[in-house]
Amino acid sequence: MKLATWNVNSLNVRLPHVLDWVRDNQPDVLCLQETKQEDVKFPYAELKQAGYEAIHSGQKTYNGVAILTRHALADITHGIVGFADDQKRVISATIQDIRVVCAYIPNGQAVDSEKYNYKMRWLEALNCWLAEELKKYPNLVLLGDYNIAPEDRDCHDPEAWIGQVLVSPREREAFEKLTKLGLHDSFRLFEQAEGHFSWWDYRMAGFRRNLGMRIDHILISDGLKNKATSCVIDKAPRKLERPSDHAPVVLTLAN
DNA sequence: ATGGCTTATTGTATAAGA
Repeated sequence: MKLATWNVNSLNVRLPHVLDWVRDNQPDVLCLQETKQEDVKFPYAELKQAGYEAIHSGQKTYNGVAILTRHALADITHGIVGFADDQKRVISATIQDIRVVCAYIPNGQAVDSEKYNYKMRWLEALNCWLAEELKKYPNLVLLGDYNIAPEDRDCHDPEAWIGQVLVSPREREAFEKLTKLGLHDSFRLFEQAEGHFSWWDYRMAGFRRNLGMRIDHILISDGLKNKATSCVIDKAPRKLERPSDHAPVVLTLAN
């Protein structure tokens, strides 16, 4: 079972990259963030042609999340239960025996800004909701753009980033609180070195110079931890013409 | 040097992302 997450920064622009990537990688599940389109514009037909069923929760211009899968989808839910939110940032479904939660966590813009406060409230609501979900679904995976680099080794220049969003202590505490629910950062079950990133700024030749951050993650519950055989970041799509600024993260589970 | 790039908007400059 191969599950992946990818912030595509506009599915309208990136659909050709997504179609090429699923053809070449054949994931069982692919979660997308920042589709930036309304549901009526979502390319269900093109994805079906490629062998993927899809569910989408989108809006114009901002946000938007989708789950693509080669298998059947059941028990679809939108958003965080119990948290009123106009922004389309969460979609979930059960695929085979796994509860898949696709999330686009707010960026936060600047520490202590209104958007940062929204991010912190949002993370608290996510935590409370997932604590309940884990009781119902012991096999749960939370994939998405977390907009948090959990540790200094996930940031290309920790000194320069002190005091900024993505690395602030409160954000990192919120991430750690998710892990304390029994959700494990699958990438760190394997790779321990610094310098592995999932996002690089379009500016300053960020990708070429590897000035990145590891902010896209796949957290897996205790029930799935022992089944994980690999988790890697696929930098190949970031090298394409007109790429997303994020790269896909790919988890493989033993059957 | 707080910019640099990319996306969307009934645009022609602005907001947002990270």
